Amino acid sequence: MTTELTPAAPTLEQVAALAGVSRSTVSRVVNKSPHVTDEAAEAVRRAIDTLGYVPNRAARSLASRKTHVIALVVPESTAKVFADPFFASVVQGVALHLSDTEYTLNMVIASEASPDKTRRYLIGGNVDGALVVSHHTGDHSYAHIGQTLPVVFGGRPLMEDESASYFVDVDNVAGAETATQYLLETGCRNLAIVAGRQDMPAGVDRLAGWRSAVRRAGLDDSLVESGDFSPRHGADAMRRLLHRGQPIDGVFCSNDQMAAGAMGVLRERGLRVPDDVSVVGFDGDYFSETANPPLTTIAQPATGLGRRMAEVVVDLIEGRDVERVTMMPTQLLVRGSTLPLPQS
Amino acid sequence: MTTELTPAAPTLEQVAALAGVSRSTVSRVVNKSPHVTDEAAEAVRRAIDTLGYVPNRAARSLASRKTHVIALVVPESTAKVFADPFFASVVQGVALHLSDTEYTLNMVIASEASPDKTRRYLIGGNVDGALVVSHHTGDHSYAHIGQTLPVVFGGRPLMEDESASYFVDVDNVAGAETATQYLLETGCRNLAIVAGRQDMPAGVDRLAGWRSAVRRAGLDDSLVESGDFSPRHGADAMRRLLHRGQPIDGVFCSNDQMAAGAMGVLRERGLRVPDDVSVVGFDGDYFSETANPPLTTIAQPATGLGRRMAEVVVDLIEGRDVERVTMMPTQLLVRGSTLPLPQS
DNA sequence: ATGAAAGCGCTAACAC
DNA sequence: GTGTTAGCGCTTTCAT
Repeated sequence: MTTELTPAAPTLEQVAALAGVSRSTVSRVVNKSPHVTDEAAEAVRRAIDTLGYVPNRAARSLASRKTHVIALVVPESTAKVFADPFFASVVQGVALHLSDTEYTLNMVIASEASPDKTRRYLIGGNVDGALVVSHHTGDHSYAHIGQTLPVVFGGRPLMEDESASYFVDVDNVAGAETATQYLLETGCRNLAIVAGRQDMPAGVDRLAGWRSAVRRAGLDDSLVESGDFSPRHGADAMRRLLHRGQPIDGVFCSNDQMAAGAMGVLRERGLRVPDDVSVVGFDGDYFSETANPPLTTIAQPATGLGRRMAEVVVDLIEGRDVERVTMMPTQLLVRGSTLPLPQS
Repeated sequence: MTTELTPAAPTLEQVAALAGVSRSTVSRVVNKSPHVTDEAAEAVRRAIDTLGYVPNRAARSLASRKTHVIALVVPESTAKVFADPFFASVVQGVALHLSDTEYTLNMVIASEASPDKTRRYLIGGNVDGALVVSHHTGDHSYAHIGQTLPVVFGGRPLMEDESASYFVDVDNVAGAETATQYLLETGCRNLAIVAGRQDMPAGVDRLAGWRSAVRRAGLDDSLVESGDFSPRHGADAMRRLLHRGQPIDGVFCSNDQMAAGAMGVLRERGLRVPDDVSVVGFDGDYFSETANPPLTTIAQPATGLGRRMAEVVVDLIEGRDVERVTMMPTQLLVRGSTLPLPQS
């Protein structure tokens, strides 16, 4: 039936008629042009109200050559782990900020099979800007569109010419160092790490931070196993770590989900957290709160990251100057998975 | 600077010129009309390829009066708990399905402060259909737009005239019964429930399912406490349950997040799961997998629900006949938080 | 400050 | 089967 459900949305022209002005004037009012007398503006506003007028986006963008649409590009593989609470919070931050602006959020799942489809869609004039969120390896396909369209990455892109792209991130190295440092301060001396994927900046940087802190303390930094950031891989990595037979009294996990998995294994083996082994995670997500015991972790401002990403694209689109890089602060959240700090 | 970054996207007209046909023919090819000779179609396709032509959505929808945009409406309060993995998976399902169609996903955060803004946006001709996802109480504001625009709800809407709206859901009553039944079969006799919000259909139905199974077994159904579906509230409810001083050997929790919280309390009190108390959750999300022990739960096909919602709106938009209600199956996932079934 | 007129890039009758 | 002709609803010079 392809029914004509919409009861003929009122047009700008009807508003103009009712207000007794020309379409141009209505357009000016709608677009907040200062060159309109108060009376005219008032009349138009009343007409808009009584008619329940809503500008037609299609017409508007066709005429203005601006879509007011911002794409949120999610690589398909990331979509599969959409359940990652950190990622979900970033999206939430983006959506929340955009809802305060006149921009609209267009979620795009980028199939890895046909990356060109997405690329063309983006540079085909269908969006004014794009946000790329992914824990994944620097998708080179999106590196170049940054020259054609404002693009902001969530997390430092893993590319040679980093300097060319805009991104917002946290200092993963510093965060991991802080976590490791805390483990050391609470008395741990046999440190291990459940590292993240080494083809992702976050994975690489957090390992580097751990390593730097461990070396600085003059300790062994060979207890390294990594996983793909999922609880299951966290558990597997922990098993491999234990299997080495070396003593371990402190583990830094590159994210909370893996920490949750690792703690499960620890408990299976009869090791108490934190009495036998202390554990610190990274992210500060739901997993860390619900864990048993609650996880000491390096919290990232997830929704803040999303918010900031949205702010940056909008600024870029509107021609404002923006810093290429925004670093957001992390925060050590001390909870039950680590020992108390010794009296000082 | 509002730079003219886009290098003049090629228009349909240019394709027509290069292919040596009229714009109509190009349009026909793009829209897969059967009334085009193979040669013409081929020529057009080549032209499209060499030019890298992408149809302009704005122009297309202005002319065709179809936006090919589907709004995913997320009430602001829900956005705050976006970290709910179940919800995230639903969104993922929607996005995944839509990416296979020519429809685009427009995420809309509906501020509860100005519901009219969202309503107007939706019925203002900016989208072809809407999906409303929320654990929340029947948002009456969206009830009526269903008459103006194809709308599909995720979860049965809590409204008087349910029959009037399209929705996809799982049978929460049956799922809860199954869970409770399983608890009974494994020998539990002192059952309690950590119920969900009673202003949401899922909360009400799951409590009803538990109650029905408990009564059928001739047992006491007074051990009821509820929470808001968050881990924290699950923990609080469990504490209140324990505080009553009555024996409890089996708890059904209305979702996995609350079950995670409840298990934490159980462990705090020195009660072993499942030896002392068995626990069953609902959802089958990440929390249930990572829990310690892994949670026996009623799994919902979260991404499937999203997928189906997307299918339904698209069918509705394109005038196909669709069932008003789609019920998806739930599945009992037996894991470590319950006792083994007795030998039969 | 306001109006008139000319499109934006595409689809949709309608003729051929 | 294909081209021609009008717009879709809005913004935007350009006059006035």
